[in-house]
Amino acid sequence: MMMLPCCANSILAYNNPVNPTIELLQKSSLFQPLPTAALEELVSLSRPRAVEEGSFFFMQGDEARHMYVLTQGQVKLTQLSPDGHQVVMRMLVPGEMFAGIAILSPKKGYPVSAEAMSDSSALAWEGKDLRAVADRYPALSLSIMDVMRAYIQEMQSRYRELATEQVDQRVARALLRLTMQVGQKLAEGGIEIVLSRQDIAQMSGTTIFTVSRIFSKWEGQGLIETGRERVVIRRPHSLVSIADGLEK
Amino acid sequence: MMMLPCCANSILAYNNPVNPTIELLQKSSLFQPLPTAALEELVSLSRPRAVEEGSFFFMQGDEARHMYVLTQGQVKLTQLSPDGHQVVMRMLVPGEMFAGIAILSPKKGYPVSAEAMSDSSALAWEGKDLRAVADRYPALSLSIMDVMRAYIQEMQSRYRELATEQVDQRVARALLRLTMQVGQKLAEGGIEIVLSRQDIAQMSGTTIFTVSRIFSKWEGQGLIETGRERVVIRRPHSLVSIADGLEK
DNA sequence: TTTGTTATTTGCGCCAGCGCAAAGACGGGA
DNA sequence: TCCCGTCTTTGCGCTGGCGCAAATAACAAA
Repeated sequence: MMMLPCCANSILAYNNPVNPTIELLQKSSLFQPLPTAALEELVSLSRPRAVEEGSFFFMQGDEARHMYVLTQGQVKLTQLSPDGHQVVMRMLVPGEMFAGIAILSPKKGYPVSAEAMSDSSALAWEGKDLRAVADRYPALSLSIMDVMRAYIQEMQSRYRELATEQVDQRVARALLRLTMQVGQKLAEGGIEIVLSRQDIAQMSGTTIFTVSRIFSKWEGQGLIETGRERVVIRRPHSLVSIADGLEK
Repeated sequence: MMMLPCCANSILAYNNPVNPTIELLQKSSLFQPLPTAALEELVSLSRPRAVEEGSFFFMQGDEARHMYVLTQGQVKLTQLSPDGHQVVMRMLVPGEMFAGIAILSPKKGYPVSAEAMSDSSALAWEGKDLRAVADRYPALSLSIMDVMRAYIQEMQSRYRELATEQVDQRVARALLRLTMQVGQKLAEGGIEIVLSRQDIAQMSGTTIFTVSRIFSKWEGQGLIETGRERVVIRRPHSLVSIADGLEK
């Protein structure tokens, strides 16, 4: 009890390297509605974890012991089917929560793997600590539920799109989502997305070949520029109208 | 404050028609971990709502004011895209929660519509009442999160399947899921599912025509029997091996 | 610079599954 | 019992997009 505020305060007072973390958490929509006391307690209960590019925070099937909030880098959540097919469920950027499932019983394994796309850091919490905080600050549960809600809605939309739309539309949508999530504004204009064709295919339910062909077409039309593991969106507006099925 | 236990007790004491409802809630995995006091309070805060076949508990886009637990009948959650394509997200049977999103701000609309497939009844709660109970009984939040978790996992799997598997597999999986969810054991053996080809197509990301062709094939092999808005599963085991891609 | 590795493109062939249309089956209501 | 609307089946033609294979490009390490 005594340790927690003390530790959190010292972090605030001495402005040590963990301090930016608190700011990040405060900005993160996940913790935004929480009172400062709860936030400090959460920070004190967290353990930082660094994972280098290509390694995993956890693998699909592992016991779901920890919840994370990404503080640095970029993470990809993927699911692998028994027959070896992989799909990308989500890309994460700093401030986002993942593995929220860990607040529940760890009996269930993680349903996805979390791979670092670049050297990444995250804060990790144990399920029991989260439950303890949530007991006293119901807003924490509500926040986590809101993250889950948003994710459910995204998955429902993606499911519907996959079920009813053409490949061009789905690829356009994937690019637009990625623009929001992991897009980098370039000085010379345009938005850069650093991902392989493979990843984009696995996000839109198609193959690397089809993505490549579509990109070639769009590049010819000046819609995008392409490079190795890289796309630059030049005319997002045109992508929107493709996504909406207005043109092709 | 006084009203609540009183009202709940009277329900228990007089054994009026609402009583079986409490039993249903207790059995429902949603409320199972809650203390009896919380359960009674929840019952007292709930309002029953009946919806006849073909009508809707709510439509996609409506303000998400209520959470429901189905007490009778069968409900279909669907999502409609701007261009008029519909997909079926889920079938619900008594004891299941839906629209859990309502515990959060009602600003967001429901992302799906909830249509009664047969005359149905449900208990409804207002978001603010749920939040009030959840403040005092954190287990309620955890329960709702667990329902959301299960749903997320189902959607992730279905997404992966849709992205990577053949139509036969997906239809087999849809039938197996439906067997669990809404299947009725028949006296003469077999499990009956009462749904149109259309519904099954919209659950497996294909067309009514393809479902019809697949059903004809399987009926020829003695796997299933078909009828108007009806399928009887004769050899679930064979469906499993089709779903797993072992045979076709 | 060279060499090896990995990512990407593109031609080519093919087929799973879509979509239409017409016919047939079923069931409810009068 | 008949009629009508809805659901289902099936033949037919077609094409979107898959999958292979080979060529090419981009990067990394030595």
